[in-house]
Amino acid sequence: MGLTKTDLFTENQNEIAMLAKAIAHPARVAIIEYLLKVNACICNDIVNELPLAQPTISQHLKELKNAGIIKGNIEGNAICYCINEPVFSKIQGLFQPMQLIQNKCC
Amino acid sequence: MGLTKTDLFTENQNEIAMLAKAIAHPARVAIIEYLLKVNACICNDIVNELPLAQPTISQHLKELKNAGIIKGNIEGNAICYCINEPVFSKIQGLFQPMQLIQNKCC
DNA sequence: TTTTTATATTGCAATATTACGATATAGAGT
DNA sequence: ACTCTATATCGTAATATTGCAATATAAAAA
Repeated sequence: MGLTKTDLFTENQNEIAMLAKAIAHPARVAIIEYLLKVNACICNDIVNELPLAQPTISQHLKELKNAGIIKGNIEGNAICYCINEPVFSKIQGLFQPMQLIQNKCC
Repeated sequence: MGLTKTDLFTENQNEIAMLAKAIAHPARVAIIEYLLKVNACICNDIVNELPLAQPTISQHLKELKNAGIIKGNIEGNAICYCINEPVFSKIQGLFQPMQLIQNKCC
């Protein structure tokens, strides 16, 4: 198979999984960290920043964009990527509602 | 290929990606939520709780255990799974250090 | 000791992800 | 128009993930 049965889970569970998946690669973590650090929209400095080929980075950027974590604006012949604040905030608070009261064993 | 080049990234970036990957499936999100809800170690109630076959759930539990998010204690012929508090807390705070000061564009 | 219950492992098919060379596209500069 | 720069897409190979039937294991119950 290899096909996740999304219809068997709640919308919330699928959303958490989807956002986590977008972050589940060190290159994408690096891209997010870089965009946060430079605090501005960065075009293809990312290609020079990361030790991966340009098509690979373009692919990772696409996945982050699909997840809504970043957004990109066309700026001349370059593209200006930056963090999409609302979604990033949502990620930061993703596990806050989950509270472990107390473990009865282990 | 299909092989993530972990050696090209920092230990921290790889750890974030690894933890995110463990959460990047709705069934595993559901397992975590269930373990938090019942607030106790639950054995194979999870198999009855989730609409997936027993081997599939066993596999997901293994991945969560490998990531350190849950732990399991043998209790008779059953196994008692529960949230591994320190790692779960780490996940909750994973993105807190990342701060978006201000977007200069977009 | 046989059976039942709980869980793990194996093996396999379907699908997804990762990475990148080659190539396409499109605006900017000349 | 031509070239350069920035980015996306295509195609493809290698590998990983998902899901489950079949089977193994091991303690509990009968």
